[in-house]
Amino acid sequence: MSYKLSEGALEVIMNGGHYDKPVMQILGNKKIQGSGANERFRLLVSDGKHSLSFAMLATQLNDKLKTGELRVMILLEITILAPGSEVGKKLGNPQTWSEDSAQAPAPATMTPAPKANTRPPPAVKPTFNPQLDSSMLSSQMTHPIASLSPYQNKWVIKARVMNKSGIRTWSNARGEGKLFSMDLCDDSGEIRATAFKNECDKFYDMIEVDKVYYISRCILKAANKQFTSLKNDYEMTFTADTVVSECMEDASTVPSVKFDFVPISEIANKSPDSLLVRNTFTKGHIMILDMIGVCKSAADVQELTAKSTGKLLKKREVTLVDSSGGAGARLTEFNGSKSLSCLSSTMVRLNPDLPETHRLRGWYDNGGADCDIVNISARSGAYGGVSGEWVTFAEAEARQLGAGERGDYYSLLGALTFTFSDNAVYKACPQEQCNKKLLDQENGLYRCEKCNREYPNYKYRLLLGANVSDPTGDQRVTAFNEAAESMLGKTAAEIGQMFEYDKAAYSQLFEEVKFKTFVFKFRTKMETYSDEARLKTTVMSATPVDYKDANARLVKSIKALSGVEV
DNA sequence: CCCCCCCC
Repeated sequence: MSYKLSEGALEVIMNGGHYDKPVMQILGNKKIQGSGANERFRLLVSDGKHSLSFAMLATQLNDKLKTGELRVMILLEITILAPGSEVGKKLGNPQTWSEDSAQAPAPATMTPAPKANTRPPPAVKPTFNPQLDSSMLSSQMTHPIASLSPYQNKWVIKARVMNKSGIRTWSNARGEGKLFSMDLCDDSGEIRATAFKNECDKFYDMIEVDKVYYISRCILKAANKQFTSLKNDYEMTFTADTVVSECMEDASTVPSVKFDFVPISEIANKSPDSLLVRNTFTKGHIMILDMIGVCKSAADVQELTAKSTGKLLKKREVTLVDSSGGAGARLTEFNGSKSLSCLSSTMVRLNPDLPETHRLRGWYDNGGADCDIVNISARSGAYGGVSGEWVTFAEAEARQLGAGERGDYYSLLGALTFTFSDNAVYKACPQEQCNKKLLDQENGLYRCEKCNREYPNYKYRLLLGANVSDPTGDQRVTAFNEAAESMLGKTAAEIGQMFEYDKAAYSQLFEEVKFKTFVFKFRTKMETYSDEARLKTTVMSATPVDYKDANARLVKSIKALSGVEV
C-alpha cells in the first residue's frame, strides 16, 4: 500500500493559511509537560516535504490562539490512516520547516486535500518577521500570557506592568551582575519577567508601572515557586533579542492590577501560618496580602543590624488605620503582635485612584480619624508578648513557644494546682535595686555577695515554684516577687512574718491558693540543664479573672470555631 | 545569571 501525504501542507499552515484535512506522518512524540488534565504531547509531524516538531496536542490553547501568526500547530482532531508499524518508514524526505524554508507564498485558504502531485500554492506574506521591531507590533497579534511556555518562543504579549523592582546587584561564587524584575499581567494571567545586566540597563528606565507594553522574544523557564507568589508555572528572562514597545493605543482590554484588600480587622484573625507562600529564608511561614489604609502616624527611620547576616538595615514603622492597602505586604507575628512588612516585591501606592481609596478617605475624614482603634500590633504589658490573646498550654506547645533565642510571652487562663512552700520566701538585700538573697552571718548581720556589703536589715522577697494547669495541659512555673504576691494574695513582708512567727498559717496559705484561677502572663524559654533541654516558664503576672472579659473571649472563639453567630 | 525580605 502506498501512502499519500499532503505535501506542502505544513508550509501553508505555518504561514497562517488554511489546509483542510492534511494527511501527515507522525515521526515521533514527546511528552512535554504536566500530568492529568495538563498532560500535553508534542509531535514531530511530516507532510513528506517538511517536518515540524512544534505541533502540540492541546486543549486549553484552542480558543486562545486567535492570532494571525500561528507558529504552533495544534492538532484538534486526527484520524489515524495507518499505524507506524504498517507504514514502516519515513515517507518522502521532509526537511525541517522554518520560515526561511518557505520559498513560495501560499493562499490564505486552501480547501480540499491536494492531489499528490499538486505543488503547494504560494504562501501568504509571513506575518512574523525575523527582523521584528517594535513598530511592527500591534494588538492584532498578541498571545495570552497564560499560553506562554518554553516550547514556543515566537510570541508577542500585550501586558501591563503591575510591579517593578529596583535595580539589584549581586556578587557570588558564580559571578556578579545586576538585575531588575517586573510582574506583568493581561486578562489571561500574570508572569514575572527579569532583565539582567545589559537588559537591565537597556529597559529599566523605559519600564513604568501601570503602563502597557508589547513584549516579545524573551526566554521562558520554569518559575521557582519558592520565590514567587504569581500564578504562573513559568517566568521570563529578557535577552539581547527582547523587544519591548509601549502600547500607545487602547490598553483598556488589559486589566489593571487587581487588589484583594484584607481589612485590618481580618488581619487580626489571620495567622501567618495559614500560609500562601512558604518562606524558605526564615524557615517560617509567611502570608502575602494586599491592604489599604490611612497612614495615621510614622516613626523616624531606624537603623539596625540584622542578627543573622550582620547587614545594616533601615526600618520605618508606620501606623495604618481601618481597612487595608499596598500590595503584597508580609504578615508576621511577633509575640502575638501582628505587623505587615514590605518586601522588595511590595508596591506601595500613595492615594491610588480606586473606589476603596475614596471610601476609606470618606470614612477617615468623617470621624474615622478619631475612632477608637483596636491596635492589632499592640504587645501586652511591659514585657512585650501576646496582644491580649489567650493561648492554652497545648497551643503554646504547638506553636513551639520558647524555642526561639529570646523566649516568648503568652497569656493563659489557668489554675494553680500546686505551690511549693519550701524556700518560697527569702531574706533579700535591702538595697532598692538589689534583690540578692542574703547570707545570714549568724551575728545579726546579713551579707550581700552582689553588693559585697553586710547589712543589719533585710527585706522579704518571694520566689515561688508552682504548677499551673489548664484543660489542655500543665506547666511547672516560677514566680518572682510581685507575681508571687498576686498569686498568694499577700505581700512578701506578710508572708515573711508568717514564715517567721506562724508556720501553720504559712502552710495554710499555700493550701488555700490551690485551684485558684488566674490569667497568667508567662515568659517561656527553652534552657539546657546538664544536656537536658527544659522549658523554663516564668510568671510575669497573675491577675484575677475578669469573667465578663473571659466570657467575651469564649463567645468569640466559639464563633470562630463554629462560624455560628452566638 | 537573582532568590535578599532582616528588627523587636
